[in-house]
Amino acid sequence: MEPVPTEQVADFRRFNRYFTRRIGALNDHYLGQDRPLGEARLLFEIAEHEGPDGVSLRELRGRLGLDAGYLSRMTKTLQTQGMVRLSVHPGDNRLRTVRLTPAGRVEVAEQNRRADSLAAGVLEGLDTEQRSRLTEALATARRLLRLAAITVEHVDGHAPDARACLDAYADDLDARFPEGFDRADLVDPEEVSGDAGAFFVAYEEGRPVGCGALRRHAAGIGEIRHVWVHADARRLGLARRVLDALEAEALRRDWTVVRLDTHAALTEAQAMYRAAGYTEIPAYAEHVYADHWFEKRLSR
Amino acid sequence: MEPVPTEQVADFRRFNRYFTRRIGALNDHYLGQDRPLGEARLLFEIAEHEGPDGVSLRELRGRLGLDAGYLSRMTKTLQTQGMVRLSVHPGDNRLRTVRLTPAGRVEVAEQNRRADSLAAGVLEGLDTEQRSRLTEALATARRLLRLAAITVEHVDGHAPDARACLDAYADDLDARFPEGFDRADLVDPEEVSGDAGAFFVAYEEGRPVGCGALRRHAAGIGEIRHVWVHADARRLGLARRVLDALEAEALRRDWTVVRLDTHAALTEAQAMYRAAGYTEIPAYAEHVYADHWFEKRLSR
DNA sequence: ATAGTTCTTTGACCTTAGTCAAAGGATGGC
DNA sequence: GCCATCCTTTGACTAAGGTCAAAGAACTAT
Repeated sequence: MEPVPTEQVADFRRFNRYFTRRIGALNDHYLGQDRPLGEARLLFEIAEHEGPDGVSLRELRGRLGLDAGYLSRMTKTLQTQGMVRLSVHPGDNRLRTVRLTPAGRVEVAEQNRRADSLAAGVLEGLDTEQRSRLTEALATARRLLRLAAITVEHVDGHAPDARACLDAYADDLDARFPEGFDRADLVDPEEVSGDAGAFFVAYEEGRPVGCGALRRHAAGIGEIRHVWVHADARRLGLARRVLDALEAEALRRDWTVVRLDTHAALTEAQAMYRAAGYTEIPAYAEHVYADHWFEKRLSR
Repeated sequence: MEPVPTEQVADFRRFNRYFTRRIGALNDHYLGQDRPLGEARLLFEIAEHEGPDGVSLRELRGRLGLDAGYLSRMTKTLQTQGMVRLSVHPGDNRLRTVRLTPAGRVEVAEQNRRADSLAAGVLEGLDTEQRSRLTEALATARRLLRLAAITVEHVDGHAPDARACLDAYADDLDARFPEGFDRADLVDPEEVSGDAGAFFVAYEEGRPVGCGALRRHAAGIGEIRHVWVHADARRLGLARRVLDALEAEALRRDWTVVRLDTHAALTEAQAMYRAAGYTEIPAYAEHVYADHWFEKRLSR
């Protein structure tokens, strides 16, 4: 991997410093007005992640990276203040789940209102056009920072994460294809494990957010299948990253050509393949969901 | 002032949250590895701001917003660790100045190295083109955030900040004009105070970073002079903001036309005036440094 | 059924961060 | 020379943030 130019590192650090000093400090200050920062953050995290059954202490502990004892005490003080209610987890009596009380919800709403007005206070200094340029620049930056944090990893075709991605992929296709999608069309774990092929999962902060499969098609030819990106992670350029990983893997195996097919409904995917250097070819196989076939010759 | 759309507020907060969680946390973590965060920040601030005589505790106290006692104790621990040396301020025996020892410099360099490699680690996830898009987006965002934080304030023509700006302005022009610049050409404080005119200073975090003057030229006509922006605050769109303030002030006085002249060397200024709706007119007065004359009709 | 693991609670403890007030030396204005 | 002010140091104190280990209840694998 080529080293990052020091100029870009310096620019990035310059922004980090400016932003954390201006906005980070401001954030902590508003959060810490009524209660300790830790408690405020905890309350906020509960509000953010509670489901119908609340949220388990275990999950909170993982998300916030807190000590079990510390968390236990903090939730207790929130409980005595009437902000949250603790109960045992329905499925597992070792776990406790915590959920907001109406009073807690009021407090979180108040916190949000304050954070909104602080953010608005910052933006007020700009006119409409400048504000939309800022919004756009921040959106671009966030997309790229997210992409930078995503890793694409080689996993076994049987891995639970791999199957979970394929499940989500099948659900997506079932919703998009007019004729629906039959899970029987998914690759078998064996086809994408060991010598037969490979499976890649993209992780963002530990969560699988995309995948792609490669399987042997003929001598020196690989087939790419099931390139998928979670709805929350689209428009980041992640599919391209997955594709790169698949192509690199094909080359590693001396498969110098890769092929793939795609459904007529997936127009963005087709555009992406073309942009990635794939050219359309005649059908190389019968396949129920295939309308277009592509091929790319790989080189090191 | 029109309210900020809630969508933009939400976008802004989304970025804030993502960024502080990803980068802010990372920052604090690396800083706090060898020593308490407060001490690390102090050491960093000393390194950043020490001049040939070091930096006074008073200045550090102001910059970091620390309690005097707290700061005193922290510098003492840094001293016993051999990171800094304390001495009395040469000009004022009440003040102490602190400066880094060679060991302190080594530690700061080490901190910087770590911060650099963390930043590089983030950027490594992107290719060259994506990195430069990120750098550009962050630069844009920083410029706009800085602009949003700058306020343009009406001050008396005699105010020290006003005169300080004009001094800096004169130095700039002296360097830029082939023929140099004579301070006698600056407006007198009386010309830009009270009924005769007005003076505006732009402040960024309490520091004057720009100015502009308005003085009565003829009945219903104002003249704008000395629009200046500090070198550190250029390319933010600040001159335009100063100009807006001056025009609003002219309108408040029912001066419906404003004029100004400018030197041939100041090409960016001329472009800015044209973009702001000024049109070039014949010379309206003899003036030693003037090569171009502009006018704008104001309306509410 | 048992052994090992997971999760939470509790007690004990520590560092960091920060505040407040008193005191003393130094300075500036008059 | 005097007084108010400025700056730093010191002592006393507090809250927040966090760690560690023991213990007990509940679950899982075998």
